[in-house]
Amino acid sequence: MKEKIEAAVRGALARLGAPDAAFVVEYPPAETGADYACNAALVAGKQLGQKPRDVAVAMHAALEEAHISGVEKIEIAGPGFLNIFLSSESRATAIVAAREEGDRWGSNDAWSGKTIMVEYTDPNPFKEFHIGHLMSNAIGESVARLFEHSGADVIRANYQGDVGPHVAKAIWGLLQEGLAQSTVAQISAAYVRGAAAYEENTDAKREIEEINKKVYEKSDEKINALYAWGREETLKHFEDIYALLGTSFDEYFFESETGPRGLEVVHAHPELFVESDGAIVFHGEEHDPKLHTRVFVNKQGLPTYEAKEIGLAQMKRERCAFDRSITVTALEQEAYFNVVFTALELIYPEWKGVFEHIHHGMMQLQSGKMSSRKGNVITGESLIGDMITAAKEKMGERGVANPEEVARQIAVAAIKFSVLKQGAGKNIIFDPEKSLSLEGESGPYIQYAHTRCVSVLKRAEEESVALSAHVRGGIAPDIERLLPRFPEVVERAAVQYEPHFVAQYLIELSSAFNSWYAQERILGTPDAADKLALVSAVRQTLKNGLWLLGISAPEEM
RNA sequence: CCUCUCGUAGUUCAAUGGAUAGAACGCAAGCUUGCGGAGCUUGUAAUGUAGGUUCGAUUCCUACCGAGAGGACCA
Repeated sequence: MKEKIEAAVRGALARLGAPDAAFVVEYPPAETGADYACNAALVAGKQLGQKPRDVAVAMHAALEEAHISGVEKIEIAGPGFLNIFLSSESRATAIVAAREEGDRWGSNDAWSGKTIMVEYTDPNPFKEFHIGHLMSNAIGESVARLFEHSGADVIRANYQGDVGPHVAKAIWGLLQEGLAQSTVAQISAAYVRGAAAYEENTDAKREIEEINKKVYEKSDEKINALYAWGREETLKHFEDIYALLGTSFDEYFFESETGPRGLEVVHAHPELFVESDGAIVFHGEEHDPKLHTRVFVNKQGLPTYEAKEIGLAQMKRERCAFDRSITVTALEQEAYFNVVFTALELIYPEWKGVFEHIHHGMMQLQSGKMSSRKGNVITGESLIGDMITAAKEKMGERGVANPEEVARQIAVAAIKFSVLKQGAGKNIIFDPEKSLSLEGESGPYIQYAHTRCVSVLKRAEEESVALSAHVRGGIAPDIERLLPRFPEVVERAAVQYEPHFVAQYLIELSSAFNSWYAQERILGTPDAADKLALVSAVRQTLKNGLWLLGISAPEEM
């Protein structure tokens, strides 16, 4: 529809003598009641040296004459906007489409034929799964689904740091305590102790560096055993969390594998990676003044995160065929990725543009920054646990069929939505108190609207009230205007890697539905069949939209 | 000191260079003879400062003020 209008506007502009005016077809303010708006007259007015309002009048006449099918009328508004109103029949096509296309409703072909690897979550064994990982998971999973709904084949990848100083610190802590078999919580506590000792105590620092080297070399049996056990234990724990969140990865990569690969590549390119103060570095600023020097191999000859990333890129390429690889991590790593990807493209010029990085903001507490040393880190599982408790309390004794499962779905919805409703890349101020609230602009609000739809439709079925097959529009204009936008919103979100466009849309749709629902009786009215068709379309749109956010749509809650 | 990101109601977020800057939370006042009140209706209140570009700036440019992140052996 949007394309059709754009084509007609282009035609009208050509006739008026401004064929290359850069206009847009957009959504007008809700109060106008229009479906689309176009600013062409304002843009062309400048080129033609005429008043925008006069150009609008001329365009209006030209467009009326062109007879765009599905358009009922066009109005001139404000400084010269053309407000375009669709006919009721045209709006109703979305109602039919939502029902016919079912779970495919809203899909598009923006990434058709492409294979995209999305790497996200990326927690580190021996450390806690904290809420930053929840952010990465929520965004990564949603982006992956947006790609899938846009025709791409998606490979979900997870890159876990199973070697490096953090592991050595945890093992040092475990050795101090003599803990051979401990819980996941004790392992991460051991990491915190090790991290503190590393800072404060030079002997401990030396010991930890020794352990780090031994882990890489696998030269000490006692450490090997402790390492193998701790690694497996934490990875198992992570799998439980992935299941809870609804993520299932296709490929796993580990730093213990990428490290050696990265070392090889770095050593094979002495023209890029040079010795400096005992380490091997890459002088980023020599290639771009915005970049800086980073260490790829440290004094001990061990690969750093940088060299590992090069190894990771190589392994991804070997294992999978893809057109694009997108890594979702925190904002603080942006400068690091810029340097590493520059080095990567110098080594493999043919990979230019293949590797991309999306950064999400930092999760901050109202009281300040979270830090494991300060002990004010909120772990992913404790947050999920608290949310589940809150959800159960809210559910009360409603007699929901599977309360445990539904409470989990509500909890995950609340957490993911709070991350996805705002633009990626912005920091999130996390208020533990407020986040437990399930009211207002939230995931559960949308789920609730969905359950209402399901509930009405169920009731209709019991009473044998059929849905209209041939839908008449004009029942609920506010809702009918929103429905046709869904595919366009999805495509925009998929192209820009911005799940929040979908989230904002769902809020708008749920809100329009709730308003209508509150003042309109559905069953037992003359046009119940048409209303039910509309409800069914809303239900499908909410369900698909929630799916795109990685959130499930329970039938009751 | 340098680089990047960001400053919108009391708070947390929206707004492809466009129309009267839109929500939620909070606060105030209402809504059950109805298919789910996790809801609905009404009210309250905002673009850091100073310039510039533009028919039009929250959006683009410059300076300043303020916040966050990064800047060599962590990830």
